[in-house]
Amino acid sequence: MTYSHKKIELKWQNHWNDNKIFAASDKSDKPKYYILDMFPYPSGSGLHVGHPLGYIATDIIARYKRHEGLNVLHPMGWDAFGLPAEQYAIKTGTHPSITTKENIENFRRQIKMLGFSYDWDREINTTDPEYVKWTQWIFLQLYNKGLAYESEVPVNWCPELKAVLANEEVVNGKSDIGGHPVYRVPMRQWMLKITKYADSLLDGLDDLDWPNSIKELQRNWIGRSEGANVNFKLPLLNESLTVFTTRPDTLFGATYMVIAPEHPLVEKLVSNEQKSAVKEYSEEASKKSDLDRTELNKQKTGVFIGEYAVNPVNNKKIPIWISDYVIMSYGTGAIMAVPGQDQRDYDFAKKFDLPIVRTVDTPENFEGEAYTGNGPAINSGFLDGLYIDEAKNKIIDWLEIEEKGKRTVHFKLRDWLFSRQRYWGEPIPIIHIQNKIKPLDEDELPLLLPEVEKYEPAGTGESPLANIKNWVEVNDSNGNIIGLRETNTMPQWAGSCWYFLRYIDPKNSLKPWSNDKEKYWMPVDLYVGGAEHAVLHLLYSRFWHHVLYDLGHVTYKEPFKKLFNQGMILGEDGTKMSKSKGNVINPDETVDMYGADSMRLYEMFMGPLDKAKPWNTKGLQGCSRFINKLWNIIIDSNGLLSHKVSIIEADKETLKLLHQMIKRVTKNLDQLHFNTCVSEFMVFTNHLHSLKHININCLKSFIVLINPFVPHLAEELWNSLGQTNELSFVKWPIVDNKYLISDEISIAIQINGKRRSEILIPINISKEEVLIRVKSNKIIIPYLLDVTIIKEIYIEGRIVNIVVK
RNA sequence: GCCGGAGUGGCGGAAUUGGUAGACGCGCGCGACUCAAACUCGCGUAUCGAAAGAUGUGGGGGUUCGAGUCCCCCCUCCGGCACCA
Repeated sequence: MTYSHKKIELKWQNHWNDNKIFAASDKSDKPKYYILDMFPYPSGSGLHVGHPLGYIATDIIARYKRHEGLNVLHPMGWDAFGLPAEQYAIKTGTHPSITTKENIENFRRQIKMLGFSYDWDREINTTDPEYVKWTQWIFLQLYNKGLAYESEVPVNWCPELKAVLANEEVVNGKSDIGGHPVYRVPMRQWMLKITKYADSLLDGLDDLDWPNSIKELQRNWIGRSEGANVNFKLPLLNESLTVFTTRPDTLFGATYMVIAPEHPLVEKLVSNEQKSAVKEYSEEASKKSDLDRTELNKQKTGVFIGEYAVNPVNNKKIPIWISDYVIMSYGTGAIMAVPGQDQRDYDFAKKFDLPIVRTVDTPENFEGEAYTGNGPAINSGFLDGLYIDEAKNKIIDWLEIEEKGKRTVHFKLRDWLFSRQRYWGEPIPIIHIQNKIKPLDEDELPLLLPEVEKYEPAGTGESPLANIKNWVEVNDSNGNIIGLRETNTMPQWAGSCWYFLRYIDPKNSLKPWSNDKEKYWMPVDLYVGGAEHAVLHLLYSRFWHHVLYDLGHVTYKEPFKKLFNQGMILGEDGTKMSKSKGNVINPDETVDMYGADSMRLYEMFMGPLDKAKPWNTKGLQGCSRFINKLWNIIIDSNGLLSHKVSIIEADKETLKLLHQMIKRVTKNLDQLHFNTCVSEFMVFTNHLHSLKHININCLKSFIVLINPFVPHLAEELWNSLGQTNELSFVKWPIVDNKYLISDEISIAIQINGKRRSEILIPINISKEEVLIRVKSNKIIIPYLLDVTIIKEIYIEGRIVNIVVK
């Protein structure tokens, strides 16, 4: 009888659902296993087949861990604040909460149809008032610890989106979403002091079981660099110009200085003759978007400001220039230029004919311009002869003694711009009372969004909330206005910064989570999601978690012990799936036609989880064939258990293959190598197909092995065998090595490393005996005539290599 | 430019971590079933060659009895960062 995926899949999904098979117990003697998916933003277009790839993988591991006897927490929820719902609201007037609700329902339906073993009682939604309450509560913890502050900062203003974007949301001077131009405009914003945690975030990476690439990405993003701040006296002003340098050893070669056009000292230092030139240049620079600044990086530009600074090591007066190759937001916004040792400075010096002094001796054959390699110091007074590291230490010591500078560490990481001028986000729980800031009390939370008529932000860049007078104005009991609410909302990252903590105690109305439960479930044992969140979500949530750790709200510093990034599923044409290309594969159709199990199996079979790979419907059909084949081996044409299945003992070969499969599948699952597990199932199924009798115990073990991958099929087969115990908790089969050993083994014979033949030998015979057999092998004999044997190598059970001359 | 990763049949990909390269699936070819097709089943399928054999894991060198795997140089592709001082 053909396998009816529709009927069978629905049947078992109902069984799991109705009996709450996958509810995680907060009180259990079993060891815990917390396996987490990056929860989705429920978009209007629903899932395509690439989205659930990671969910399939985690579901397989979740089910596998249950078979291994662990108490598994495997939750799902919705990251439901976000721009698309708001854009839609602007266009149609539909409240984002309505769109969001519809989208969530569609996503939930799609995810459920794949038969995942989530504990749906723990489902969360970041827009839920109960959830918003605790997101705001965490914000207040940050605020009270001095990690949230207001600042007038040049922000990335995108007129098209009418929103201010975080640096991370701007790519090459354009908005990450939509690709619209972005400009620098000063605006009052809320910032989070993530820079205070730079070292903590950097150090925490070391012990994490994360892909190396992601750790490196985060390290680069944090961008720690060691060096010194050096003070250059300004004769004009009786103050100093401080620069940050990682090469204080080259100080004798600093022949000029460059400061950012926005640097506050520009105005004080500029000479009368240069005033107009400097002003013109500064204005040009401020108009440039980040895109322009990077595009123009080929030619150096700049203007002399007409004033000098004094090099602290030799008291020489050196000119100060402004140039946009120095940016205000890194270091001190000023550099000492060492053209002999820095290519950028070299280019600038050449262009404007400034002096170049080498301070590191170049190798004999050196032909380049600036020399950045190591070598003994020259032209550097008391540093001469020292190599870079020694020279650095010596000069820093000298600077510190002379009080002309000090050892300093700088980070690329900047504070996190945390406010958005948007409606559909968590309101920031702050009241402004006459230039003072008053955070809400905990019992005033959640501060919910008011109803608005227009979702369009005010043209000034203020959030639409600014127009809702009776929400913005906070009155006392007499109706007097005592303050104004903050109208900025939080960015979408806020909700995802801590959702994994809420899953462990999703219904707690007194606290965001109970400490006992947090201690039991955290940290997340395995976190699977796309690599696109490498620096944003993963850095932000680590930051919040570090803060919560310092405040004593969580037990472990790092939230995600092991991280894995699934790759992308490309369209059949090998390019990224997109509506515009028309190569999107819809999971609804796929599941309807082939069933959830086929789709699960195929996505795992396609290739390594972390690689990008193209979809191929033929490949999916192959997996569907496999499921039918296995079904037809076990179930006869009347829909009954095949007469082949019996208690007749399995032959040696079958037992060997079975245990080999158990061994390999277990190992491969531990390494998240799902594709090779599927191969193993196919090999074993091909073997079953050739058998006259199938031992029921072997079959039972096999069904447990395939259950994580194709749970509906497995449940139905399990049921067909007359099993009444809950398959999901049946013990994972154990390898018995005695079945893996056969009496005979095939080994290869090489002559001079070239494979010439192979022979079957009894296991455990000596090297001498093997060689006797090898040398009497018909194919080998001719190779040994008229030659001298130099060496005979025997690797037990693998290979014989005879080296001849 | 810098950081990270990858290059294996017609395609997706395996390879016990230095030991028989190409498992498994797709595709393709031949055959069986069928009036026919689909499904299903059987056999075959790295390349060249009639065969013996030779060649073969991006290219070039090296270490080794033996290299897809280790070392050096180079090329290509993907991801990230990019005047970060």
